[in-house]
Amino acid sequence: MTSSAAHDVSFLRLTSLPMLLEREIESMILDGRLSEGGRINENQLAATFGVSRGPVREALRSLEALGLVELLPNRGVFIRSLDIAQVVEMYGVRAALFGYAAQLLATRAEPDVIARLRALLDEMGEAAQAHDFDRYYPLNFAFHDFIVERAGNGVLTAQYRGLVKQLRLYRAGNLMTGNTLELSNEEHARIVAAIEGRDAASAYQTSFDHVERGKERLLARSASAGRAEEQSA
Amino acid sequence: MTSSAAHDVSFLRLTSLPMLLEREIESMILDGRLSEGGRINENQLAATFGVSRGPVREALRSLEALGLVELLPNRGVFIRSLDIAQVVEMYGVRAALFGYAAQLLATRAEPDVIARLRALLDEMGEAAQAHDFDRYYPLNFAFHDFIVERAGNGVLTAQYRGLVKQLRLYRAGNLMTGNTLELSNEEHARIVAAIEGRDAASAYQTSFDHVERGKERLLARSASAGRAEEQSA
DNA sequence: CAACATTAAATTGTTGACACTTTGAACGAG
DNA sequence: CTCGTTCAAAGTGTCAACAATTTAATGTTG
Repeated sequence: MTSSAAHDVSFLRLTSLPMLLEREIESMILDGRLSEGGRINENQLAATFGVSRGPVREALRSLEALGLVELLPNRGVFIRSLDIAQVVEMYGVRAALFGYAAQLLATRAEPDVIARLRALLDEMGEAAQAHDFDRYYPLNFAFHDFIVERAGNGVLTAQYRGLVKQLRLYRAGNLMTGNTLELSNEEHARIVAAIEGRDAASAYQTSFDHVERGKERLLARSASAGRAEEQSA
Repeated sequence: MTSSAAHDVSFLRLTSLPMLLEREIESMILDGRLSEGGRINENQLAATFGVSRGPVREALRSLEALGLVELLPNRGVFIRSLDIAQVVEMYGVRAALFGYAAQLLATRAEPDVIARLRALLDEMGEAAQAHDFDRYYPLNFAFHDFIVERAGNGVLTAQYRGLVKQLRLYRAGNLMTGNTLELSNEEHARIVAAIEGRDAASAYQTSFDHVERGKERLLARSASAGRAEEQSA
């Protein structure tokens, strides 16, 4: 064998067919490329990838544990569909995790972190003023993810991202209307201020509240949508 | 579409061979019945259960996603081994989740919940005074799990329990020494008081701190153990 | 005898076949 | 026409065999 010594590098295969399939199927689900009624057909899936069903089934088991699909014995695999109650619960947990991330970050708050947060804040501000949701959305995502990532807790990052991933299953439009963008970014500003001020308690609270308010907005929209549905029925 | 109706009976098979194997292998891992160097042999496992390797592999994929085993392509499956740094991260996330649970519970705080918490508190008090760790431990577990369960957020409960399950991989003795039990139970008392007083903020803080203090104790023990190891080397 | 190449054994990876269950369409009785 | 039964088609569940890779054991050379 070739080099090793210092850092036993592991040129070893880093991926495998089931892992590859898992990633691919996951993106098919999240991109909505697969939701023909929510059912996933093993044969068909295996055929499109040109592999046998074994590795596909293994990938689906992983996706089940990640909360992206549901496995009903003898019935098949279904893309998990979230009802509003579950989404609300997820938002709560996400609020707690995000709050904790901000709290941790506040105890460090290195200059480059602050700078990056301020930059994102400014960009979001511009997008918000322009009511440009398509520009705001990825910045908003980056802002949250950056705080979590830089909190420096890998377990936290994994849990948070897993939750956000599951949340993507809930397609009801994340559309914020009009000045909601500006309100949202004001909350961001408070978060950054708390982190910059090394105020851990405030960082937690403002961040927690920020996600909770997102939940409220979602609930409000869901309620009115529910009423509309009832009327049309 | 997913069910609704009053009770969509589902006499449908609720379990499957891979799910069964998953549960069984999981308990084998957590009970330490399987750790011959951390390696898991598919053939051997399949033979002991009298099944083929297919279902076993599927079960192992699930366990990987749950964070109980590691899958190295072409190398095999290994029982996940946690280093102290990972455990510390997990404690942090657990603190955040547990704090959130207490916070939620404080906003409800129904009489039967308070009664149950007080009962557990008393029992733990007795066990603590008697320095009876074997009696204290399951009560302590029940106390925490009860708070999480009754917080009424299923996603939170699942995440919390998943984390606690992973934490069991870290065998370094959860032995609390001497009066640590009494100190721990004083913290429990503060938590119950906050919940009973419907003080959500205090419930969060006391609960978060309680788990964090557990982390500190762990770290302290780990540090001294590290020194001992160094000396003996 | 230490380090390297070679080869055999063990283990994982993938497949195609077959058994079992569910689904739904055709059929027949009331 | 509705309800229940029967039967074929489709899909999932499991297996055993084979391919590919890793691991170890053996032999070889400087």
